[in-house]
Amino acid sequence: MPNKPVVRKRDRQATELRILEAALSEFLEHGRAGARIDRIANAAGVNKANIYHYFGSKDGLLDALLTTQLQTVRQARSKRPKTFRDQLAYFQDQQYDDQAWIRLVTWEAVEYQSGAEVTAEAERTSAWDQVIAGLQGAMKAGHLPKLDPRQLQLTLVAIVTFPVAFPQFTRMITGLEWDSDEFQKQRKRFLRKFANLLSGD
Amino acid sequence: MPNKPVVRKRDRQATELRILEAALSEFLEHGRAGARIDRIANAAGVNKANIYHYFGSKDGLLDALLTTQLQTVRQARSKRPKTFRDQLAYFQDQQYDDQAWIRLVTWEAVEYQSGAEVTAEAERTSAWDQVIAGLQGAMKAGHLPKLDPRQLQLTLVAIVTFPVAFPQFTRMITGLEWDSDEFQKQRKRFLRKFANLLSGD
DNA sequence: ACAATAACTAACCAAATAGTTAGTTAAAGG
DNA sequence: CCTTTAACTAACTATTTGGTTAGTTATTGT
Repeated sequence: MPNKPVVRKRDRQATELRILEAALSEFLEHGRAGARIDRIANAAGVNKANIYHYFGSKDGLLDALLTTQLQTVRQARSKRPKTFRDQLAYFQDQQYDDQAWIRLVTWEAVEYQSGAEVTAEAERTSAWDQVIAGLQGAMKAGHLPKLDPRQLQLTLVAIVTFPVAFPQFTRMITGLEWDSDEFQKQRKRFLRKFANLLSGD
Repeated sequence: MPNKPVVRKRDRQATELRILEAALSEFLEHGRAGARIDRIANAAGVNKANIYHYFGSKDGLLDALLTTQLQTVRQARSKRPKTFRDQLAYFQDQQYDDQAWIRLVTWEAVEYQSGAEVTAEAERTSAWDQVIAGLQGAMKAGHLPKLDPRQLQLTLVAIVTFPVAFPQFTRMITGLEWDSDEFQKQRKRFLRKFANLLSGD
């Protein structure tokens, strides 16, 4: 039997939100090319034309999605610890909340034509600049060996992001799924030692 | 005017090769969902039905492509230096040749359903096991601090792969394109220092 | 109450796309 | 030669898909 359509109050904000939620899991799973507007409309319980009414096009929807997700991530990041030593461990814990974002930027890496700017690149760049300034401070204060701070930051992001972004490598190299308790435990221990080595401890 | 079809000798091997070459750049650029068989056929100068004749389906073609690429990579890797100290630098140099493979595994990371085995996972896993055994040897010989060798290997791969796999992060964090001479120079310097720090030098 | 606005919908369309079919023709073996 | 094999092709199909249209109905401001 056909499922009865849910009767709902007309409310643009609420509808947009439902669309964005559905779009998140669709784009997360299938990427830009693989995502299907019909599926999103169904999952959100919304007529497809409504999606075009609000977001204009598939790309428009993806763009809106990335923008809102970026805001979410930005908020979460505002609680980032200031000292270097805590950062690796913190990021490792944060991973789980970040998995959606990590997947989105992986799609971004692979679907944007090479060299093209990504969504909100300017803002994101200046956010990184701030983080790097923090690192530089720690170096001057002697809490950290003197290395090119940008290269170091790129390396830190690589270390925490990679196991989530490339789950197949995590599995092939460690024999564990990245989201298993065992892997998380091992990874945290390792990163603690690793950070100590770097700080020359 | 319509371009004249190239007259060619009938030769299955050569044709398959042309198809695989075209498929490589198509899948590299668009991934599984975004790749178009028609485009591949055109680029290879081959009738589409031929592709189905040889490879059965789009997925069959992708699978054949991954298998041959894996062989290529395996050959290149056989020249990997044995000592840890040279490995980071070596991989960094190797990057350029590896960029196709890195992009393919990025697509793999994002297009395979979570937890599903990837192409040739068993063989790839045992290849990693060998690399890890090498690391363990270096640790026992005291050339390297004692860390979980699998976690360390995952970290090393992360460090060299990430800047290529996520060019937008490389750009936002360092201000440089990953394939620029300037970035490569900076990265090599950084990695040398970084490796020294780890080796407790 | 009533007009204006816009949230919402069913049905539709043109283009694109993976895959097929029915055959043609070059090569290889005897 | 001549028969068999298989490399190769043009044309076709069924389906999927992003996007549109023409209209209906709930809501809101006056």
